[in-house]
Amino acid sequence: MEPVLPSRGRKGDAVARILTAATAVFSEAGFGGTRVDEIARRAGVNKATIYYHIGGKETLYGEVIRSVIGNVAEKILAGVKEDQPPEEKMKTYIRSIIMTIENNPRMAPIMMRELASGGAHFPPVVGRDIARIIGTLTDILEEGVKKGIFISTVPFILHMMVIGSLMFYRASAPVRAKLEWIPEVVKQLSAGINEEVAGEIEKLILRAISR
Amino acid sequence: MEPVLPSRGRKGDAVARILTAATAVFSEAGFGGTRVDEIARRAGVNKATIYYHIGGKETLYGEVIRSVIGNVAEKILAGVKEDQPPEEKMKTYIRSIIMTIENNPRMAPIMMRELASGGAHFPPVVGRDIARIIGTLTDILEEGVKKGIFISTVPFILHMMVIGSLMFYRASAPVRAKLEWIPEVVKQLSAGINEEVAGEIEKLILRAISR
DNA sequence: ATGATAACTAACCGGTTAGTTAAACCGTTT
DNA sequence: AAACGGTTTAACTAACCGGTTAGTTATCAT
Repeated sequence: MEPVLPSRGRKGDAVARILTAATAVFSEAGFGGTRVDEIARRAGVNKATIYYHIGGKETLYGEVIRSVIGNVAEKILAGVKEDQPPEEKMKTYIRSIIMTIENNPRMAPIMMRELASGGAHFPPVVGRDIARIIGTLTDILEEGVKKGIFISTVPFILHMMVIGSLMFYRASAPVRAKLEWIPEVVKQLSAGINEEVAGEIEKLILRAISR
Repeated sequence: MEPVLPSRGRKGDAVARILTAATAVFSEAGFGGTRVDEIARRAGVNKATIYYHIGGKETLYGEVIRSVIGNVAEKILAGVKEDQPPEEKMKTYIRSIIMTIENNPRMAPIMMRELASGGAHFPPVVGRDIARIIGTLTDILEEGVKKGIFISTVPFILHMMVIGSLMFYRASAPVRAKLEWIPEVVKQLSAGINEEVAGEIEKLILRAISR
């Protein structure tokens, strides 16, 4: 019994286009502000096609959440090699989070809104991901403490510090660009997390925990 | 949905009740997810009363934003006295932000959602507030650098670090409590920013910038 | 070709929601 | 006590929006 070929799609995969459009609209307007018709319009697809392939608005949102903040632990922890010194592991952890956020510009707004609503739509995998990341961070810190190069601190607070700094920096870009009265120096900061910003945050975090 | 008693005391506080209810609903559900009828129900007021006193949903939201994140600079910078050493000023700045967030539990979700949507509803005063805060922070840092106790860094990034850490910590409380798989140690952290957490963040930030 | 099936669409449906209206309410003034 | 005006309300409406349906088109196996 060979698997059924799903490649029956004619003009490009509708499901992929729907998910892309949905990710964009949800990240811009939030769940409540999103209109299914708008997603259909941007995907170039009839609204009924969304219901045919995926399901209702809620299901669609769940899929978007899963694709955007599901299985992030894998990506973030992939680079942390066992034979590195803790300081290097720490740098890798920070840089991996930066890469994840930069490769996924839709992630910051979605994550922030989800957090604001108490993670009402977080799939189970998110909990496990957080657990894995905190676990690894705890190991790195412990190893550093044992080797006398890190101070002892609360891993979760440090994690919130890294994630929070980066997401707030990233998400504040449109505000920085738009608002009057903002100092010129601030306006000139890059929208994305470029090497200068990344290096600065990495430096500050490492200084915070280094002996 | 339990019925809300009319609480027909004095009529003057209708506006206050409306604003309180609106702040709650907007912070829980976001702009798109908020129903004006729900605000009216919680305020114990007929919907038309909202339109009579304040105006439409958009105007009401604007008022909420203004009351929640308008004129925060005053509160945050009030304690920073000119005759303190820069390290003390820095501590005051951090503690003031913590107090502001803790005294307004609705602030974190609203702020995060606003940031997620590019600050579409930020009133002009927010820009000026940010400018004032960044300005003062820049002064504190410069003074510290001059006295040889702080390293040179980008004030805005540091500000994002403080705000981001605190807001993420605060906003993640419901998620921490709810999700499975989250380490027990993390679950036991207090929902609010208590003295232990505040002290830890203050310590980390000061370590990050101290020579 | 032909029938079966998957993919897609235009048009529609009914509950919901922001916003309106006209009348009622009530303390104050005359 | 009647007129008055700011305030509140029940009832209403028009538009919106998530979801459905009936029907069409494309693809494939035989």
